[in-house]
Amino acid sequence: MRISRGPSEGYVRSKVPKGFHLEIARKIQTALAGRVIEDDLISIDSVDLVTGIDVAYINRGSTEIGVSVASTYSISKSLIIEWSCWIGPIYFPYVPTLLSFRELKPVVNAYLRLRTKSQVILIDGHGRAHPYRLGIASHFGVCMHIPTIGVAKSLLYGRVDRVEGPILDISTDEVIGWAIQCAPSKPTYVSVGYGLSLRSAVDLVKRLCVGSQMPIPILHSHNMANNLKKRIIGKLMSKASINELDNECRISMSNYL
DNA sequence: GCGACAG
DNA sequence: ATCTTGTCGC
Repeated sequence: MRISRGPSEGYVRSKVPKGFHLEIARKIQTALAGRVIEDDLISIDSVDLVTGIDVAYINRGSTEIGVSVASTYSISKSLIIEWSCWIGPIYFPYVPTLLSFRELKPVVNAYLRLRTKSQVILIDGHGRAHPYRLGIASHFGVCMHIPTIGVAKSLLYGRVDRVEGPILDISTDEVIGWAIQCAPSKPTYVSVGYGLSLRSAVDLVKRLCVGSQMPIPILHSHNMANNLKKRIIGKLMSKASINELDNECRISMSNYL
């Protein structure tokens, strides 16, 4: 049994940058959450191409660099058919419940560089399993109008009573996601991002988790992001050099088309 | 009162 | 998530 209530507003306020208006951010999240569709916009059985996106970070004093990768997996071919990357500066800190404000830009940029568009996007993080019902997966889905699923390794908000079972809202008992176990002793938390039912989301993620905590598309993006990161570490990070690194990564991803 | 807390 | 030494297991 595991319980999480999410961070207090006081804690969140203390972490947010000066000049950032939390009350406005909450209004945006609430408004966008109201536009989330939880029905199947596509038939889950017809899905073949699934994209997974992940972001790695490089920290050096005051400068922070984001390395994002999007990988598209073909279920019928059992292969990653394409991947893309983006490298750029990150300005917003990690604040629980506000992950979108930090990661949405790198996630979207990596996605937009894919040549072949897929039918479903898997994003590391939650979807509806969020105190304001708008985790990064839902934020991405509502903005891009593409079916998305949130896949996380730990809980941000909600209650889970069984190893495999529903993620319930602490106060309303509403089902906001589902916990599954694809890897021994390692939970995988699935929640609707946009344009899919929870049932379909869970089915698809289960199909893509081959004995690992995370599904293949996200796993591949995670590995690629870390590989790129290793090649970058050691180099300087001025404004111009960051842009150069981004151009280099664009070239390397083009070589795989 | 203290601590919880996606990546 | 990232940083980071030694340690355990295949």
